[in-house]
Amino acid sequence: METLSEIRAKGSSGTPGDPGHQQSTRTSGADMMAEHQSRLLQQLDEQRRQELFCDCHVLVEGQLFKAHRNVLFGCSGYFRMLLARGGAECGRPVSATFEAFSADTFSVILDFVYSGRLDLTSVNVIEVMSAASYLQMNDVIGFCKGFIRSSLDISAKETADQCLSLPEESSTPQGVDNAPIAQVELCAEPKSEVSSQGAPPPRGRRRAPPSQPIKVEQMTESTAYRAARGSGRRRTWSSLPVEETTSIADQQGAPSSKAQKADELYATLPTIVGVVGVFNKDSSPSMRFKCPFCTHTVKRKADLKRHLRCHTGERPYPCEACSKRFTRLEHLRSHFETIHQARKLVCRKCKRHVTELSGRVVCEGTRRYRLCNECIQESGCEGLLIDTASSESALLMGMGEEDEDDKEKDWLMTDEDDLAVDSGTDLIIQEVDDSEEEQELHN
DNA sequence: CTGGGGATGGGGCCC
DNA sequence: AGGGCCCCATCCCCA
Repeated sequence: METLSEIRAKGSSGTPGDPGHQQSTRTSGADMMAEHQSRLLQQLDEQRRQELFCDCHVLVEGQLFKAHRNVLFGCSGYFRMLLARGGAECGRPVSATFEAFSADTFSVILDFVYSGRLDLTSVNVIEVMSAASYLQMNDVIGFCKGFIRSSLDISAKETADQCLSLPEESSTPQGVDNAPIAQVELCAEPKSEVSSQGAPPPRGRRRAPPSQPIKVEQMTESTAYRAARGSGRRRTWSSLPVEETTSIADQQGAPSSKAQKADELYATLPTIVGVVGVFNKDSSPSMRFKCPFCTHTVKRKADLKRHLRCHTGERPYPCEACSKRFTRLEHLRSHFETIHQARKLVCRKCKRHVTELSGRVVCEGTRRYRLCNECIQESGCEGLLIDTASSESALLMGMGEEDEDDKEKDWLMTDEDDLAVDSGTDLIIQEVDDSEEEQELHN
C-alpha cells in the first residue's frame, strides 16, 4: 500500500509531459488524505462516545463531558494552555470546569471538534461564539461570524442559498485555514430571512463588490479586539469584516434592516454572556459581560449593547441635515452642534474666541461655522453670512415634507440657554426605523 | 513630508 | 437601562 508521502512524491516528480497524470495523482492523494482524516475523526468520535481512552474531563453546568486531551489540545487555545501548563504528563485525567457557558453550548462545540459539523442556530450562535472565544477556537468564531453575518444580511446578495454547506469530501472551507479536521459543515438556520429578501447591502464605509462571494473568514480575537477597541473610525470599519462587505455608496445614508436584525441579535444574548475571572477588592467575583465578537468585556449589559453596535454596524441616529448616521445620540448631537450649528464660539480662520458681537455665523451648504469680523472682511464672504432671524428655518426647509408641528413632538431640542442661541438650526434627533426606507430602496 | 487641529468613534462611569 | 459627560485614540484635512 502506498503511503501519502509516496503518492505526493510521485505527484511532484511525475513525467513532465504528462500533466494529466500529475493532476490525477494529486487529486487521488488529496482524496485519500481527506478520507483518511475523516475515518480517523470518526474513530476518535466513536472512542469518545464509548468513553474509550478519554483522558480529559470537562464539567459544564454539572454535566460531565469526556474527551481526548490530544484532540482538545489541537483545537482549542484554552486547552492548549491548560494542558501545557501541567497535568499533561502524568497519567491522571485532566479536569476542567466551565461556568461561562451552558452544557448545550459546549456540546455543540465538542461535536464540532469531533465531527467538523457545527450545529448553529440563531438561538445558540451568540453563546457558541462566546464560548468559542473563551476557548480560543478561532475557526468556530469564524463560522459563527459568518453565520451572524448571513443572518444580518451583511454579506452580498449572492447568498441566496443560506445554507453554507460543504460537501463531505471537501477540504477546508474558503478562508478557514485551520479548520480542525477533514470536513466542516455549517448549517445556517434562518433561511427565509435572508434568501427571500435580496435586501440592499447595509450601510458601511467600505465594501467589496456585490458579486463577491460570501467569505467565512477568520477573525482572531486580537484583530477583533483591535477593531472594536479604540481604533479610529476608518480603521475600525476597515478592520471589520462586516464592513468589508458593505457599500461605500450607502455609507452615509442608505439604511438597512440592520437595526431590526441587531435587535434580534441582542434578544438572543444569553443572560450571562461571559464571566471573567476578575475579583473585587473584597474577593467577591466581579461579573462582566463579554462581547461575543471580540475579547472586550464590560460591567453592564447596556454597555455591551452599545459596544455591539460597532460590530453590527447599527447606526440608529441619523443627522437630519446631512444624513450622516451615528451610533450614539451624543455623537449625533456633537456632530450637529459643531457642523450645523456653529456652536463653538471660535473663529474658524484665526481660531480666536468670538462673541455674538465680534463674530458672525457663516453658512456653507448645511455646514455652519463662525468667523470673526476681521476674518469676514479679509475673506470677503459677507454673502455667506447667516441672517439669524431667518436662519432658524433655513435647514428645516430641506428636511422633508413633514409638518413642523408634528416634528417638534419628536424632536429633542437642544438647550437654548447654551452658548449660541443664534446659531442656525435646531438639532433634530430621531431614532429611525430603517425598514420603510429600505423598502423604498428595493422598489 | 509633517505636525496640528478637527471630526469621529469607543470605553468608563456617573446620574 | 438610558442619557450624558469626559477622556482618549485614530483618521483626515490642511497649512
